[in-house]
Amino acid sequence: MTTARAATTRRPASDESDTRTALLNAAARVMVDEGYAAVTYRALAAKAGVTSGLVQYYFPTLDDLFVAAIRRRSEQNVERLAEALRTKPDEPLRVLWEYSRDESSSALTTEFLALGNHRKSIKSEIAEATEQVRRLQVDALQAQLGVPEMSLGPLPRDVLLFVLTGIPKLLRLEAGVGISASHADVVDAFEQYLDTVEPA
Amino acid sequence: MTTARAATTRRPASDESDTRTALLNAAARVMVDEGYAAVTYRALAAKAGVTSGLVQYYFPTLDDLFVAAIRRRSEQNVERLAEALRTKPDEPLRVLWEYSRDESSSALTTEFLALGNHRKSIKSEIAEATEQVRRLQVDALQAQLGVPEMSLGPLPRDVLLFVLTGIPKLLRLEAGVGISASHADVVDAFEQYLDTVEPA
DNA sequence: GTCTATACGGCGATAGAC
DNA sequence: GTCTATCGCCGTATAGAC
Repeated sequence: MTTARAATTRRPASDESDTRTALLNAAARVMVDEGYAAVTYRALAAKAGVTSGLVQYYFPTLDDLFVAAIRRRSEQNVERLAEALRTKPDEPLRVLWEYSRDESSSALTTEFLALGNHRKSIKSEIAEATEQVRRLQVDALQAQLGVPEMSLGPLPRDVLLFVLTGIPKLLRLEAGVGISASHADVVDAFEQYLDTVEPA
Repeated sequence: MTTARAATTRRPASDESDTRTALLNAAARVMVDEGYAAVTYRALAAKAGVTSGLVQYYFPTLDDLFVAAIRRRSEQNVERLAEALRTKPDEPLRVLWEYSRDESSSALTTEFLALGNHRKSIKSEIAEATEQVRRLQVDALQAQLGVPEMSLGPLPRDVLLFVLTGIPKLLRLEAGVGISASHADVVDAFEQYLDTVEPA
């Protein structure tokens, strides 16, 4: 994990260091497997085969590491959503529903939310990431000019968006603590609704 | 915080010790203010004016403390919901909505959820508490025999229950990281729906 | 049953050596 | 850019006073 390179291929910034990327990967894996509390300098160093001092060189505090992890994940999510919307421009509701089901399936999001609850830098990083995704989603719905108000009952568009992307998050939160009652019914009901409003 | 008492008023079990109660109160306050990671034996001992060893006497591990805190809070919540349902037996949907808005307003729930994500004893305690509340809620809706299927659009009753109690949780999760976009619209839409289906 | 004292290894963070 | 040493916290186990 040395950085010695020929001058022509030298990486410009520490943002692209292989060590740094490996550490962020290790952090994500530890968070999913054991929770954010298990993310320690020593644990990441062991997983990446470096010393804990080096981890601290890249991420002076653990908050710095968490913020970097959130930012990287957010960039990946935005790209994935934008790609899905590009692929199926005629059924944005279904794309939003499925994106939320999928994005939600990762335990990472819950860990980040928990982290953000009392740590200012992480809180604002999450807020920014969420708003970026929501802007994409709102734009996608506004592009569907044919339907000024989509209904699950008569709901304003932003409320429908909130429900359609939020319900999967709830399902995951509950599933995370071992609750599954009504989940299949909820998924069925919403997918039936999507079949009605966006028949493929 | 001594336990010397006349024999006639002596508390039967450590569950009702004043020290224990004070420690659970301190733990709840610390969790809301600084997050569960700030709950330490030493911090609780300082807040309650005892030694950290005594905190460990009542709660041998921190998980024991968290489980006790969840159980106590769950008992309070169940009682509050049952009372509200008793008071307004003719509008269970509105009671559920308002209970969820309120229960959700506390940051405690989020902390517990985060804690449960990777700790088995806490996970099952949350699952049990959630299921207890949901049983109460399902019973309340089934008692409303007049409306076999309530609609926000045509949704099965358990799906409506899930949405109506889940949306407030989402609102709180987002508010916790500083996001408020669409929130007022969401609340308005659901309260309009309640006015329609349960006119007071 | 209630409470105190002490000891252990692991932690985040800092300062500074190479 | 990489790594070590050190500091004051932490959870928790244990032994024993009252």
